[in-house]
Amino acid sequence: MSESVLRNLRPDVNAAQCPSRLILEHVTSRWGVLVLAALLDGSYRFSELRRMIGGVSEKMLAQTLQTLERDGFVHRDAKPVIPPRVDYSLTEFGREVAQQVWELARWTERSIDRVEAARTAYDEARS
Amino acid sequence: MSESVLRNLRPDVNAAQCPSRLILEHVTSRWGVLVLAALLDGSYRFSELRRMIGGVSEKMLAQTLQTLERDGFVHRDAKPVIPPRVDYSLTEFGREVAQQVWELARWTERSIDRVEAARTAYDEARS
DNA sequence: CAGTATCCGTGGTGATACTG
DNA sequence: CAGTATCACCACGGATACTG
Repeated sequence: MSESVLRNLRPDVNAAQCPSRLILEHVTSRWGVLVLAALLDGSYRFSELRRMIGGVSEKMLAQTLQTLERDGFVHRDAKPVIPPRVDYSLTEFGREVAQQVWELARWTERSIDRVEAARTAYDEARS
Repeated sequence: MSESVLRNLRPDVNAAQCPSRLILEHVTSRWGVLVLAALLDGSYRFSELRRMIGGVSEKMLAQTLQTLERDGFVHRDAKPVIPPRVDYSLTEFGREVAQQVWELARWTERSIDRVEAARTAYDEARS
């Protein structure tokens, strides 16, 4: 690991000096992971995403989508029809992160048992 | 993407039913990423980590290390000497996540320019 | 339908002080 | 040195109501 990268990830410095940390927070955020994962499947409407993910408030879904769109990961296609129809999809760029995040998510999935065993051992060691 | 995994990642259900989401939050947490990254280099003492990472409060470093230790990612070696000496390192298991997280961090590093360009475009489009 | 606006509670976070 | 304990803050997230 290079020193410089760790330094660049340091959250103590302000946002302008720590851009990668911010991006990381966006894509690994509570709902960011789920939105990216969902969009790996294809294009979805706002309400579809809301149903797919489940548990997201409208506010947080909108906020998450906006952040990801602004970072260039998500493409927003608003059709000028009534009632409004908006489709979200991954940009090519976004697909790269989504896959990475997805790999990480799958790794954790596979590791649940090992982690839980570790936790049990840890907890028992101090009781 | 399988539906089941997305469901398993859903944060609306409680912790017991959504274990992978919790693990993900631990390793991608604000300081978790940095601790894992730092430990990819080798073994370090508490104060060394504190200096390396920079900006962490003692409390948060301790808390992060404990969480990662409990999950089985970090090994804590407390030597019974005075003054106390504690060394932290990655477990083999922890090295796996650390590398994944590290890859993601490096990806964001490489993508800073693209993201910032996207942001500029986004911001200009609505002003 | 696809959001925005607003209010409000909670817990994550940090500063400080203290201990073995 | 390597933490723990305590307190205080405020930003994040959720619920609700409203709009184009």
